[in-house]
Amino acid sequence: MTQRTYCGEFRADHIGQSVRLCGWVQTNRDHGGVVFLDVRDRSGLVQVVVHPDTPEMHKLAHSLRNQDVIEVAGEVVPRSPETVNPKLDTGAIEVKASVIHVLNRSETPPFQIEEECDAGEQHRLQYRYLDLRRSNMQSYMALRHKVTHAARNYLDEQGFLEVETPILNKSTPEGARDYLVPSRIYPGEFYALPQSPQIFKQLLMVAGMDRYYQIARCFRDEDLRADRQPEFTQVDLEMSFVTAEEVMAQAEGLIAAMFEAGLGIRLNLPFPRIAYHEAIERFGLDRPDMRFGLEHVTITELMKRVEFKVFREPAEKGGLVKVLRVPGGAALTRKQIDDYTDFAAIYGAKGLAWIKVNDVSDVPGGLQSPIVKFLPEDVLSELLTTCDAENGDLLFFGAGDADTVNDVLGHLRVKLGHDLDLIDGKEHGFVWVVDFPMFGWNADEKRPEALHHPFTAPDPEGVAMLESDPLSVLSQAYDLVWNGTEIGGGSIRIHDRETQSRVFQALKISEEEAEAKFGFLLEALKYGAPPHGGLAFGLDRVLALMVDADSIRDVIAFPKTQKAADIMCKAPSGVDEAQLRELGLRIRRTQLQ
RNA sequence: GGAGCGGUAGUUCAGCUGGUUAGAAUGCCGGCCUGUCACGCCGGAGGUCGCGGGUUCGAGUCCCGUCCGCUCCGCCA
Repeated sequence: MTQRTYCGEFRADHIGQSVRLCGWVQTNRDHGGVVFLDVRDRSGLVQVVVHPDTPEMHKLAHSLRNQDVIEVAGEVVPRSPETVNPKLDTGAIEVKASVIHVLNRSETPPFQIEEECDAGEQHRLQYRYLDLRRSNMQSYMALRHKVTHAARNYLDEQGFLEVETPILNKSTPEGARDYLVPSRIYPGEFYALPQSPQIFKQLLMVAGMDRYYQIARCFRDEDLRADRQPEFTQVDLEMSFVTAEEVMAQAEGLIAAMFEAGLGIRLNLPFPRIAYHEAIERFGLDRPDMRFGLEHVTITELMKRVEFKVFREPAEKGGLVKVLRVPGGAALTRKQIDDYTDFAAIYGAKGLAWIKVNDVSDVPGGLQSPIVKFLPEDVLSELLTTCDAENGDLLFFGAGDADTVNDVLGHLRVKLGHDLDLIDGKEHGFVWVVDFPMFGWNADEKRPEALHHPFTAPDPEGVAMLESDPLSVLSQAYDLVWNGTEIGGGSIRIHDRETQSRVFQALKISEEEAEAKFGFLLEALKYGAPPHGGLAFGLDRVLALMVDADSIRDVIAFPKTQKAADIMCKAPSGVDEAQLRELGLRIRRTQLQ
């Protein structure tokens, strides 16, 4: 029998060959006896023409329906140019069928299986196997394969070993909520699914593996977002005897290899670096989108001179006052400004003060704003100079505690960047954010908490202040940000027991608690742990951004819904009483209301 | 835990301020057509308006509750 040929592989030099192809019927046009079938397999679409050689064959061809599975043997023929529609991917070649076998009939699919998806998310997920049959989903899965394959190749060439780490782990209720798995052999005890292979990859460094990587599945039982699934995949790596610079360089090579394979793009290396405090000051967020300006201007000092309480109080009481200058923003309508005010409220802003700059040379007459009357002329003039205001600009103000102001104006900046179309789609805004603080302040529990994780090494220059002023200590952590999205992060780790103890102390984690949670890691650090560090990329996010998908669901074969359910399999689900008994578990029905 | 949007034919949606028999497109079924490709033409079937309650002479439409999907805040070391 003729060798099987894939639909998308047909080329002009196949003309005259006999072929066999298998695929799904996409459309069936019976044009008065000649039946035209569009047949699709994973590689593409081809038109099969069935001439009415025998009544039986015509009847069979005529009966074929959407998504029936067929095998066709026939001859590749050219199509007359005037019948070729260049907009369709059925191409200039068709197969003249001599034999058709029906391998399987299909019921009418619940939605159209086409490149452009008109089905709702719910139906796509319920019939995911049909959704995945669509050509763009096929291409997403192919991209995922290509990119992970490139990552493996690159890391293999660089001398990394892929080592698998356990899925059933010890629960460490630090960080995200764990997914728990009850133990049958130890009733009442639980395993936890890994939030990341963090501790194991550090142990692999202690074990002398030197260079480790893993395409690792991670699990976090937290609420979902478009870019957050309960299980997701990291490209995870760790290296011994390295500096942060060396890890970042290796990560850049990896990302470049993934981009070359996935998109055919050569990235310019190295990526720029920005310090965390600078990112916050200029952009308000620790994941700045560097593709456009709209930078923040801090005016805290200036606002100490005004009576206007809304600005003066934060300025004097340790808060922050910032302004975001929007070129041409004076053209915004009152309605649009109100919408931005609502947007700001999402992030905790109590209001959004603004000034329209109609004429910079006329202060205050050339300024249009509800707050101008509260600000003295000299302050207004200095304000306009400080932020380089020009005619037609709009100034948005944020005043309050620093975190809220940065968050509000940070997100507002990103939204304005999109709304005003300031982003050049061709540019790739990669940037490393470095010099993170070791700790943030947990106001609820009144203690410092790790900004990255508690194994992150402090910057050598600040290590002496771990006890005296922990919040001022910087860490050796680094995040890679692409177009305003964090796609990866890592750090140099602590490799000596003493520093680790001091960090735990700073975090107010007691010796006993540390011992109970991470005792095995602390123990391992005693036995000649090499200096080491690493990083992990969020593979799903990288892929989603590569294909400009709205959600990482599109690059995951079988994702969960926002309520962490699989509506196809109907998971999660109840289990037999017998299963529960075996595990020593009883469900408290009163808790399920 | 909170905010918002959505749920009407197999599917994607329309249905204004409550008012007679709930529409369109597409898909599906039947017929016609010898080169179609968003084929075309003719005909047909197809709806517990997510679910429960309330207001009303009357509810797809208003109110309350609830379930499901999506987006966001909190959360995600």
